[in-house]
Amino acid sequence: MPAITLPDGSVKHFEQPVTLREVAESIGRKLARDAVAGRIDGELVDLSCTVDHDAAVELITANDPEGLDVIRHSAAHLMAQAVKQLHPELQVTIGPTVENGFYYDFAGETTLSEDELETIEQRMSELAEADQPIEREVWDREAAKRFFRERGETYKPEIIDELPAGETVSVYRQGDFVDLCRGPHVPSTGKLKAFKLTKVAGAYWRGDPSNEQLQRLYGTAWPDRKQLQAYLKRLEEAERRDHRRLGRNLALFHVQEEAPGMVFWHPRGWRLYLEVEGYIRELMREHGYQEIRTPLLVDRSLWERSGHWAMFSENMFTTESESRDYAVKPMNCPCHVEVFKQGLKSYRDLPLRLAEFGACHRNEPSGTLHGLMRVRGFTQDDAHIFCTEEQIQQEVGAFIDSVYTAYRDFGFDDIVIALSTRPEERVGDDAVWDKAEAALAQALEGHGLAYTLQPGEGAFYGPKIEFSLRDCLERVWQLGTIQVDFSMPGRLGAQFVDEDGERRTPVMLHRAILGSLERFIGILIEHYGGAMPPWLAPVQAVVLNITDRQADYAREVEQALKERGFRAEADLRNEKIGYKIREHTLLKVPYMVVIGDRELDSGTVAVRQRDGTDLGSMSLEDLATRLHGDISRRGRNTED
RNA sequence: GCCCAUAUAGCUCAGCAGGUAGAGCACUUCCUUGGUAAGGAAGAGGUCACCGGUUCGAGUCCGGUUAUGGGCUCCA
Repeated sequence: MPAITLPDGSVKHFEQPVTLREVAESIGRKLARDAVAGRIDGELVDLSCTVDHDAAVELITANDPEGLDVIRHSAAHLMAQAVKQLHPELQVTIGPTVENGFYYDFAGETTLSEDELETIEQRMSELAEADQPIEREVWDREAAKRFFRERGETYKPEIIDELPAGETVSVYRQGDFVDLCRGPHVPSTGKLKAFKLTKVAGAYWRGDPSNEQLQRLYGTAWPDRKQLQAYLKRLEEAERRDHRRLGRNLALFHVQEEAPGMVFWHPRGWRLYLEVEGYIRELMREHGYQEIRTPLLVDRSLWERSGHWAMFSENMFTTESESRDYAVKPMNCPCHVEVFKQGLKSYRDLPLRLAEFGACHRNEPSGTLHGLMRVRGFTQDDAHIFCTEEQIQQEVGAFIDSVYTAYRDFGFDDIVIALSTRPEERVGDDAVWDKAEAALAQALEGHGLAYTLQPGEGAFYGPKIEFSLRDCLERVWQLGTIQVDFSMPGRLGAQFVDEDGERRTPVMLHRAILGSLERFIGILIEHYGGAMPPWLAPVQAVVLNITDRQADYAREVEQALKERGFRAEADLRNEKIGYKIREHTLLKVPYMVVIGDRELDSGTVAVRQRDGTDLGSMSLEDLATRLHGDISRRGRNTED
């Protein structure tokens, strides 16, 4: 006689044990139709699950986050069923859900190509159309292993073997397809109405490159067609904003075969780069950093002393001269320690903040390169703070301020923070770790910032905070970081003299706000879809004459804007005004300044924005005031 | 680095059952001097990524290399 408590607090009494489906039906027809799974006392289960005791019950539809997950998981099974029907020789392995969709990994000789996705999808649609029931069965472990082995499946028994001893072995059956799975799943394949297969990829069994390579099919699934379409639209939007495409179309940069993973910046792109760098340079100066410059090429011995050679030499570019081995620097910290070591330092010198736009090279695996986002040659907005343990918290606090200032100025308001604490393998006493972790946490809390804790994710040399931001497409990018380092100053022999005249080793804080300038600019380009706010736009205003008669005046206007410090150009070509406007609109120039006879006669300018807004005629001074306003606002929407 | 795919004019792409390459835009020249997203005409432009093989003949088929794309792994 179960009494069932629903999320709204109401209680329903039943004469006998009931399934969740029956509970749903007792509430309403629509819920009975939309429910895909449920919870009994918090545990996620199938709709077919029976309640025989007093319990809290919750019904889940595809529009709940958990329900969407169930849909995607079931879609993965549906795909596996379709693939097994088309290719019985392939073995199934695992098929979980991922952000926005799902995948399933298959093992076997037959190669699945992109062309086949449509066929598989078609088969999935037929199976969904057939509305086969999906039924859960609990099996004996050995029987389950035998069953899969007899079907020629070797991966499933392996998974069963690794299930904890107490764990029940459940399988889900839909028509001819039986898969080992914890569930829950939708009650029948007809619940799957909106899915699409998106790509084929390689993957390793258990993600380990020493294991066999599997074929992975990715798909996406949604509660209804409309949401699927919206998702596909988002993908298109992301493609439209792709920084590689925009980089070419807006003449910002290029990459070519002879320098894989390294960027050729064009005049317009370099203008943008210099603005970003200049902004950070000024911010660092305001925060008491001193900028330095250290060698790109450093003798191997320094990397051996710093420990990088032992750990990361595979990723370092090397060269040789006069019987000496050199490495192109993959990071700046050892060089900064060497600068610190020059001249005896006093506690009065601390904290000492050394900053560098450090040009680094790392020989990343070829398969990982991606436009500006993942490169081999990049520039870090790097700095190292040499300080005492007592100074950590204050320095971290000041750094947090600079991070927020910078991200907001660049137009990002949604910032995500993670604190990573001591890993298993580490250097330094626990007491020191206690102090450092507490300093980081208190700095964050002192700023009233929420953060997620990542226990064990810190570096071996110290805990760290990572700052990520969410762009206009909701994608998260990890950018800034501040890491405490108990190891390197000591390794490289950095010291200072304390109040008692004793030599002590300073703590070093590694920190970057943007990380890699290249990558950050890639993110900026995508965030703004190439339409950079005026303070960053390579060209802020372009002066367009209507006929040759106004050419001289147009040049004067261009010159006047330049003299006021704006990045202006004149386009005096013998083309119609509509044509010029189209071109510069596509180049995303913020302001188009049109000069015709009217403007020439009245000494004004006609201003149009790249979004098509016609601001009408105004004086040059009004235009300058407007530009100044835009530029001082940077990427912020409101004054704050 | 691994798996799958791709590589044709500056860009976007077509070409195909193997017979020596095509469009639009961009570019150059000429005409046009035209008020807010493409005026007209003519012209130039390609060792079809690179190396090798099959073939009488390869952009087209096969193998390799490099790069790129999507994933995987990695990311001090």
